[in-house]
Amino acid sequence: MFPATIDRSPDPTHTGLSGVEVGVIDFFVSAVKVLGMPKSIGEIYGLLFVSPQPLPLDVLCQRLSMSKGSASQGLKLLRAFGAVKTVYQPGDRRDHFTAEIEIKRLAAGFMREELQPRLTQGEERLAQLAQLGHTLPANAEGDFQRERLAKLERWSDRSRDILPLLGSLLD
Amino acid sequence: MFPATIDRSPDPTHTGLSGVEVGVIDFFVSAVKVLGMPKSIGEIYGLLFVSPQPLPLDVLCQRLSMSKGSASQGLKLLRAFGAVKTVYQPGDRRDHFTAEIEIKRLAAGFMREELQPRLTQGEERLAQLAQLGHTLPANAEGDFQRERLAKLERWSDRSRDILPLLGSLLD
DNA sequence: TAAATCGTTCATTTTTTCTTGAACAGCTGG
DNA sequence: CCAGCTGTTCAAGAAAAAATGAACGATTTA
Repeated sequence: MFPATIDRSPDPTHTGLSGVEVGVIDFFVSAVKVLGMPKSIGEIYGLLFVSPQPLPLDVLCQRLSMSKGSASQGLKLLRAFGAVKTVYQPGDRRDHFTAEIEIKRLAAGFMREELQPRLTQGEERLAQLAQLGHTLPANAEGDFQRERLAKLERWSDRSRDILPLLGSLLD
Repeated sequence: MFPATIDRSPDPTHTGLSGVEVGVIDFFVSAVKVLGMPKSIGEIYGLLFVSPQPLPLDVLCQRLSMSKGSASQGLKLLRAFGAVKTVYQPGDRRDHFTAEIEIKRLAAGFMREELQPRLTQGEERLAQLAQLGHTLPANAEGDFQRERLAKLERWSDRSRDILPLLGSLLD
């Protein structure tokens, strides 16, 4: 998972990782897994989170022993979430990245990129289902299933209302 | 080769699935994927959700074309969540299952079985990290990292407070 | 009590997801 | 321009997760 060597040196340009760095990365790897994201995302965000300076792509690859492809894709996703910002470094062609640490923004990005699209997709499915519901026979099973479809729509409406409320909880 | 057969018969003992059944199952399969659970869980819950009668294990296997092992494990997990109840059917040796449809209970089960354990694990990791934090050097990088560790703990405390609030939103 | 039924477990296989690395397009400074 | 960086993409490979099905213990019933 991480390189076997744990380098306790404070030098930020070293290739190994200090104990604190490993610990923080480890923490974020578990956290992003809860959210259903790949480990590499947690590794990148974790390292940026403990790093005082913005880091460029190739440094992330070296220090995390990760391929350029993974790091590039991971950063792309993290930027889409607004979890990582690009910082201009004078005299360096490479893009440098820092972690966004306002939890409210992180949550907003996650809701916007992951939750909302799925919710919308679910609503579309339900709309189609409602059509089918009208074709159900007028017997006990038909009535039961129509009632269940109605319940599904109430759940869906409820979720739509709760998401924004969640955001306001994070102030 | 052949598309899955969609049987529009209302007969609840048939082996195929009606259009509405397929739609509802489909809905729940996507829903459980958002929560990071296997498809089989969504299939089982979905079918129980649209079924007026409690269904036994072997009927679930037949109608969902699913192995006995998957169905058994899926039901085990769903029962742990409190998402499925066992119902006694006179004159039938088999256990029969129905879907719990109170969203509040579903959410409570999910929080108890999935979220809380991970939160606790995260808190333990943080506690260990805090130890390491004390060994950091008294320079700029050390100060920065100590501050970040402190921020992580504030996030962790916050989550601990927010989870129960979430439950109360669902009344 | 033997045979049949029921449900669980777990090693194996299958499927899905993630990572890699090489090819490529765009810049940038020389 | 062009030679070398920089970052992206994507097909192929590796790793992780889920499904299968056979073996088993427990329970029933004939």
